[in-house]
Amino acid sequence: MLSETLASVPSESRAKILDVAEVLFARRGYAGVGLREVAEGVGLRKSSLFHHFPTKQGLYSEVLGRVLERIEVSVSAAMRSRDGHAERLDRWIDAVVDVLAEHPTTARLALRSLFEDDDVTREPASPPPYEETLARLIGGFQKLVADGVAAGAFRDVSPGHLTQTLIGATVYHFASADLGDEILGAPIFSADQVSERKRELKALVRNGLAPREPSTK
Amino acid sequence: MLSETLASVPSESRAKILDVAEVLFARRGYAGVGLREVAEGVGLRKSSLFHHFPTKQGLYSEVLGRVLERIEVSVSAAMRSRDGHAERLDRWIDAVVDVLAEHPTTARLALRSLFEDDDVTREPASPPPYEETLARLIGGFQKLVADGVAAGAFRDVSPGHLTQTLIGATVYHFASADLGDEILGAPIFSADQVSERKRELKALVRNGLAPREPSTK
DNA sequence: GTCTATAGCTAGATAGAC
DNA sequence: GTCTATCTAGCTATAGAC
Repeated sequence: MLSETLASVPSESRAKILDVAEVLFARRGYAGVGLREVAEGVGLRKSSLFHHFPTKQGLYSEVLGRVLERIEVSVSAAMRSRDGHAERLDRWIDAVVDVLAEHPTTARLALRSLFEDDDVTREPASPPPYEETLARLIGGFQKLVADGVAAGAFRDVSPGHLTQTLIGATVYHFASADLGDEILGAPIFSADQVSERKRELKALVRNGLAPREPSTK
Repeated sequence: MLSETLASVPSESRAKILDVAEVLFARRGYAGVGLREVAEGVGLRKSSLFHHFPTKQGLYSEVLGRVLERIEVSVSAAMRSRDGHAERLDRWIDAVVDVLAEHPTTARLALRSLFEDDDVTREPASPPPYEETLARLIGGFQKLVADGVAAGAFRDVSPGHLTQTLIGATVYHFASADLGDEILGAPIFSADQVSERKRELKALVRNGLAPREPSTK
C-alpha cells in the first residue's frame, strides 16, 4: 500500500513527457508527431523516452487515457446529485464544457479518440485501455436521457441520437480552434464564450426536449 | 473554351488517385497515409503519382477541396428556396445529412478540415484553396440563423453557437463510425438511421428554437 | 536514467529510360 | 505516363557505455 503510493508518484520526466506529448498529439495526431519532437520539448534525447514508454503506441494510449479520465472525473462528480432529469442534464453540460474548456488539448484529443478509433492504434489487436472509460462516460449519459424519457421529463427522443448530438456540440466545439474563433467572432476558450456556450446549449436542450404538452407545470 | 472543356476531363489515373487518396486520408489523416499505399490502391508505382500531383500536400488539398465542394453543391441547392426560415433550416439539415450519409469518407474528411486546419497544411504559408468554400458554407448558414432571429422566427439564439452545434451534430455524427454504430445500436449509414438522424435533428432544432411566446401562429 | 551510436526501415521527391 | 533506380532525410526502436 505504502509502496504503491510511492510508486504511483510519476517521475518528473515521465510527467513532463506526457504533458508535452499531449500538446503535440492534440495538434497533429498520432502519425503527425515524431518522438524526436517530443524529446526536444521535454529536454531529453529521443532514446531516453523509451525508458519511460517502451513504444510510441503506449505513450499515445496513456495520453488518451489521462484525458478521458480527466473528463470522467469531472462528469461523474456532477451527476451524483438526486435532482430531476432536466437539472442533471444541465449539470452534465456544465461539467463537460468546463472540463473541455480548461485545457485546449482536451477536446482535440477526445475527438481523435472518438472518430479515429481503430485506425491509429490499429496494429495491436488488443482493445485500447481507455475504451472502458469512454464506454462508461457514454453509457452514463445515454441512461440519463433514457430515464428522463421514461419518466416523462423529456419528450420521446432517441437517447442514442441525442448522445451523438451533444458529443458533437461539446467536443467538436472546443476542438474547432481557429475556425471556432472565427465563427463566434471571439476566442472559444475565453471565459465569456465558455459560459455563453453553456447557456446556449442548455437553452437549446431544455426547449428542444420539453414535452409537447406543458402538462403539470 | 473548347480546349478548357477537354482539359477539364480528368485523366483516368488522376481520378482514380483522388478516389483512393480520399478513402485513405479520411481513415488515417494526412500524416498517417503514405504515397506508396495510395499508389498500390490505384495500381501504379509511387513515382507515377508525382506526374499527376507534384506534392503530397497538393494531393491532400485537392481531396479536401472536392469534398467541400460536394457539400456546398448539395447545401446551396437546398437553400435557394423562398420559404420561411424554419423550413429553410429543415432543408439545410436534410441536405447536409444526405450528403454526409452518401459517402462514409465525406464527414471524416470534412471534420479533419474543420479542426486540423492549420497543422496539417502548415508548412506553406499560403492559405489553402478550400478555405473559401468552407467560408461560404458557414457564412450562409450563419446568415440564415441571424435572419431568422431578426425576423422573429427563432428565439434569440447566438448564430455562431448554433452553427457550431449543428456542425458538430452533423459532421461529427457521420464521422464517428464504429462508436456511432455502438451508440445507436445500428449502422449510422443505414437508410433507417439516416432518416432518423434527420427527424431527430429537425425536431430538436424546431423545438429548441421556437420563440418563447407562440405569438402569431 | 540519460546518453551516443546505430540498426533497419520507410517517407517524399527526383532523374532519366522507355 | 509509367517505369526502375536512387537520393536524402526522417522515423521507431535497440545496444550498451556511463
